[in-house]
Amino acid sequence: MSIRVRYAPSPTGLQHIGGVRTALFNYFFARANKGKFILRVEDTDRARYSKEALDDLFETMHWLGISWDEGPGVGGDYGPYFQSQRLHVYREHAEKLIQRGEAYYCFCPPERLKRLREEQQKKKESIGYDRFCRDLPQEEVSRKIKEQIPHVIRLKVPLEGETLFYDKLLGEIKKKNRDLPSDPVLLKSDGYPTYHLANVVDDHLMGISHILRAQEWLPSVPIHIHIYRAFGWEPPFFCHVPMVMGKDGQKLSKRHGSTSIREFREQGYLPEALINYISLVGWSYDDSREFFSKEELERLFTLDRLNKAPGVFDYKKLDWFNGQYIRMKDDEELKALVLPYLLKDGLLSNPPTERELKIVDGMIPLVKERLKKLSEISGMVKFLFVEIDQYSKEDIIPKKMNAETTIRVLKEGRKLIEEFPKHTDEENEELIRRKAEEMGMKVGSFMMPIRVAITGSTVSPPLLGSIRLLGTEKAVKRISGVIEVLKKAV
RNA sequence: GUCUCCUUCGUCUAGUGGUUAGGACACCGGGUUUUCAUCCCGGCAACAGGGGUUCGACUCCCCUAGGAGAUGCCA
Repeated sequence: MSIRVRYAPSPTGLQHIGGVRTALFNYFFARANKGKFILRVEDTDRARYSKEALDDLFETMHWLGISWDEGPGVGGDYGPYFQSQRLHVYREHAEKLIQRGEAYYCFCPPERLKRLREEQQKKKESIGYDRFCRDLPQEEVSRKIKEQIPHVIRLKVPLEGETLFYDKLLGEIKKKNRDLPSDPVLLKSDGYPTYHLANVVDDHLMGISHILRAQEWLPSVPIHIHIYRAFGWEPPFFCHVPMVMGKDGQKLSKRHGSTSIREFREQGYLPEALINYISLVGWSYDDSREFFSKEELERLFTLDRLNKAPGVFDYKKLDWFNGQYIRMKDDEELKALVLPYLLKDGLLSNPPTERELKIVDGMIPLVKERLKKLSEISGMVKFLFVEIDQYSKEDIIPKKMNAETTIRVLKEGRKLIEEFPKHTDEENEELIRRKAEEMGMKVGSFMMPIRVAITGSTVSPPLLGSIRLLGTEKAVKRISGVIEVLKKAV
């Protein structure tokens, strides 16, 4: 049997972790089984529709490198792949269900439904449609339609019996029909289908073999089963993957932190890190391996390695993965990745000058193993491009050192730095070591005031390399500046 | 409230009747180092509880508890 799966997002918000993981699982499942991966846009909610969300969908998929075999842009034999372009299909199918006695017209206005719900709430009854229009006389229905009274089409859900279906991950799931949402809407009054109708009709017409999606959809499966049955269709295989949660165990949402792929991208996460990490929430390969390229996942992904339990999204582990992937980049690649951030933060001219690019070349090896996210770059190397606007006195004078000795250290350091160009880095380091020893200090303590003078911070990339990139002249000037400040303070 | 699903270290997970319950992140120590980071070494830490089944249960069954999701003319 040929495998056809789909990712069917609704363009109502930015692509987020949960959705993309579903997309990834579908994509990997298709690739690993030589099947087809289809992208279908479920744009049937015209109130929440957003063009930005649609653009974001394509951008995100492109950035992650997930391509689809059928769908927007690439076409396919089962199009169109935007549900908004298939309205006639849904209407025809909805009407067919009415003819078969499996669905009915409902003329209840939204106000009535609202009132109904409020009453049910007050009386603590279970909430749901009271099937008011389910058995309207045929003449009344025809009359109301002729009068063009707004209406929807509802599914006639059996009142008795139970619905059973099989989930590849969860096994057999049973539900009493009386516990089902009562007679859900299939076709809205604006002529658009609801998710229930559209998804069933399209999955069938598009030959979808497996529905792979998050467990939040589980409760609506019995409804779908009834729709398939009403049409006389065979349902596809279901596989409901566990959801992605926030630290508090609730469904991951904005209040947990960044959730949209766009945000992660802007913060400087690498697509390979994101893909690798997301894939491991709810899925594993074995007891130890955890580094996977997208290409490897396209080969190795299997449904039977899915976990049933929901997984908490761990931002820290993502950071760790990202750091690992940054370190795997060669200098040229990392340079290209980091340049946009330097530009955006105004550290470079646009376009960058020859001199600036040389500094960037030189600093890449200095920052590579310090970066967790690309966006951290500017804070790390700012001192190479702009003057330091303010020194904190506590930083300049190390603990257990007074202003006088600090000035002495800075003067000795300045002397050595003036001679830097004459020696190699190794020789310079040796000279510094000797000088520190001579003054009875540890190398680290000796270098600290100099580090602060040069970089403006006690935390910085390696000093000698930094000084080389900054240039002796500027370095000496900064040290002299700090010495003056200290003298005044004494 | 009702229905459905879920339950191994703080987190992601391995484990499919017999293991000192393994790995990774985080955390805590230690080492390397020029600060930070990287890197290396070590440590902490789990089978939700109760009943069965069995010679033997993390593994199978039942119950309880806890968590989550769904209960829309949103998907």
